[in-house]
Amino acid sequence: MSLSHVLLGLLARGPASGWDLGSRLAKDPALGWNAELAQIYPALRRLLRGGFVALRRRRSPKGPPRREYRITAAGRREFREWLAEPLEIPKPHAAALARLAFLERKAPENRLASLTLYRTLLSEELSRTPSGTTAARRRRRILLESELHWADAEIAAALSGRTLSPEVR
Amino acid sequence: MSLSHVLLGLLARGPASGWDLGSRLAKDPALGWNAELAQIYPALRRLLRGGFVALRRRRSPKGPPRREYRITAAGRREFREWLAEPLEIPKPHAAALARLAFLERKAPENRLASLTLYRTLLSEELSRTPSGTTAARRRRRILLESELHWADAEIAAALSGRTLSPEVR
DNA sequence: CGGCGGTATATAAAAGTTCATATACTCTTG
DNA sequence: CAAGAGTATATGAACTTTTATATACCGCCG
Repeated sequence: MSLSHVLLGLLARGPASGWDLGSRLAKDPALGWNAELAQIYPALRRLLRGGFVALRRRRSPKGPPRREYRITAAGRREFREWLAEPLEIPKPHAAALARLAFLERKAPENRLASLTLYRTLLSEELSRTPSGTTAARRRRRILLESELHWADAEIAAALSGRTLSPEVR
Repeated sequence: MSLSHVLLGLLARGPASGWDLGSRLAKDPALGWNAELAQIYPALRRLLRGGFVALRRRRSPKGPPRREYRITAAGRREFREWLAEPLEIPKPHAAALARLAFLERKAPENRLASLTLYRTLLSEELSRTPSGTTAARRRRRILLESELHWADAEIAAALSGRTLSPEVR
């Protein structure tokens, strides 16, 4: 499972609580993995049982006591092994892409509306994405920029088709 | 669940067996969803129980009798409703991206090797991806091209760092 | 004619994910 | 001081996905 390994990778930077890890995953899409807290807590337990992390309880300035996890030597080893596995082109698994695949099934005006909304989301996401200091962040930014160009091109095409048709009629 | 809806979308183009649907999903990454047969068969059963598809058994020229599914009126309705839901920026969920996020954790020579392998995969995938006739296919191609550029830039950076260091030493 | 590869379906078990819900503490604001 | 927002942990139930395994038919090659 990748979630555990991503958690180990983050913990290798320093101790953190489940909450911290959840916020980091949510905040940084360049990490390539998203997970809910309800998934992270059991994952940390498994890592603890496996001896890949160690637990220390600490009082929190806010909220209930924090459970801070630190990576162990075994954890680092496990992470390094996972990291060494070869990269593969990801197979897509996203509702938005599936909907996009059936864009042409929509009436032209809905198609345009969907594209316009998606374009807005892309540009918001892009403005939330600072120019990267790591390869993964640079990758994320470049891809968002390209996708924005693509959306603009599709919108332009949809619009020209639309302004054309009244004349054709 | 999106898998069912993608299956409905494909069935809207004409009747198909589970096997057919599986091959199409595997062949066309622009569909935005990947699934194993072991997932598709139960999904088709659920759709059948829900009355979203109808089943007809037919002899196959090869292998056991085919179970061909056709979409029903209820299925089309369900698909259209799903399609109308707003698009969202996908949250990444891919082992390769997670590994990429920790690229800088690798020794420079491993980093270069990973990038080079990934670059090869990208270029193979790109050559397998024909210029698209649909928005989703065009998107897929554009993104692969951009990612290839990114990989080249990262490789160049890694190389220059590498050729520099012997001189620095 | 025996085995291999491709077509085709299927299921069980295990693992992972999502959704809803619950608890509890602290600080700020009205 | 009550209510709400943010921090923080946790779990059960339902559902989905992955992995492994099994079956069966056909044509082709050696």
